[in-house]
Amino acid sequence: MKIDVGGIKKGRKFDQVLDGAREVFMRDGFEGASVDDIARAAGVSKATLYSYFPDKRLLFLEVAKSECTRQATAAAGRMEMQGSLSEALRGAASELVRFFLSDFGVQMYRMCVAETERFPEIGQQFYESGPMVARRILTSVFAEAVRRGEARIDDLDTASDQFCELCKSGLHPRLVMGVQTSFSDAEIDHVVNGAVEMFMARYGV
Amino acid sequence: MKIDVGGIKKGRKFDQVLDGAREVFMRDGFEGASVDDIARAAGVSKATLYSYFPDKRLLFLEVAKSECTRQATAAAGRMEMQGSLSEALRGAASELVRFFLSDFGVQMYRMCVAETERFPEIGQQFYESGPMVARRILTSVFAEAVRRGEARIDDLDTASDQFCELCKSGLHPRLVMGVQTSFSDAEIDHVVNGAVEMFMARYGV
DNA sequence: CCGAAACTAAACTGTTCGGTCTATATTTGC
DNA sequence: GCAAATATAGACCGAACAGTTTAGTTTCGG
Repeated sequence: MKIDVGGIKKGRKFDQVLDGAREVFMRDGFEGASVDDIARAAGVSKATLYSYFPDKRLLFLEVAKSECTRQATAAAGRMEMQGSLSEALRGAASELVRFFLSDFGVQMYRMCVAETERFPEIGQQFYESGPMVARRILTSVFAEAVRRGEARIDDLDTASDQFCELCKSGLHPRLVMGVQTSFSDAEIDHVVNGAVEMFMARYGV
Repeated sequence: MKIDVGGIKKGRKFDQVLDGAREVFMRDGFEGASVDDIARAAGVSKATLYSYFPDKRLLFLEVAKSECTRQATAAAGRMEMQGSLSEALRGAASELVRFFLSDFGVQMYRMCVAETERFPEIGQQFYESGPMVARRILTSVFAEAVRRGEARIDDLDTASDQFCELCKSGLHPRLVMGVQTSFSDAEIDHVVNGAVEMFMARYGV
């Protein structure tokens, strides 16, 4: 039995299990995914799966955690923080909107919203590795802008919550409610522009 | 067999069934609710229930529809549309925030988000009888304000989407992700103020 | 090349649940 | 007061599914 760097027991098929689980959970959600399906998708027997994870819930939590941090750090890396405030805002808004409308973003959101009641850790973990990461990045951008005299912001946390929410406006609700399923670049730009203009009108100097 | 005004077949226990279904669906969600539970809560036999509704899905849809329109018209009735723009906005924001954070609002939202993929009508119906109603009310308020020269708004729909989203900022995500489960009046007022100020900064004259 | 650890397929258990059916009882209209 | 409509309890069916067990096979370090 090998021990990986993180101290978690691993056999040869550990990553296969995680990959298969991700595929099926992301496709079918938590309740919709059957353990047999996951084992099949992973190319692994059910017994092997259960040798790694004590139950379905924990497996799901592991998938959600690894995937969220992966996505969050990738998105964070794409954000540029140099340039004027409004340029930085444009970039951030564009990144945020596209994330909210991405397959991953909406699927994960769906699962968290659905399962948080019966399974509170999942929502809290998502919040921590998603919205909270965005908030930290945005507040630091805002703080810098304030320092340079480009903006006047009394409450940085509120400002970044507002900015995130503005990046959802219209499109995200329509997507999660199944009213609209695909979005043109023009629609996305419209939301991005709206968010930046509104933010600058309120907090810009 | 009586025929009610809407043309739907009714027996004596129709309303009981709907009430029981509402109670259980709102408590346990769609997947979580069992038909046996609903029949028990309704004080009705399963056979009777199935004589009114062909399956669980349709029963759920009926409950969602009736309840959404009930709530939407109630909330709409509480909104005052006279007074200055910022007064009207305050009232609307307060109503919206409280709805987003209400038991009904969050439970319904959860169910719709969770079930929209496997069951698209539910999300579309919720959107139509919830967000869409709010949008119609807000656009008419905004149009009036523009007419009176209190605001300059090029795109009324976008503006009302933005306003709705601002009313969720911070609190709603934290609630649906289980990070925070109750909110003080101060927190609510803070969001209401933030939304109104931001909106006025962007669109006020 | 041996033996322990890892893995496998598949049967099995126990439970939950949506939906049907039957045989009986109550209500209602006429 | 009688027949048709409506309701009842609860047994029943079949499917799905989480998780376990078993009995045998593969892999690999030493």
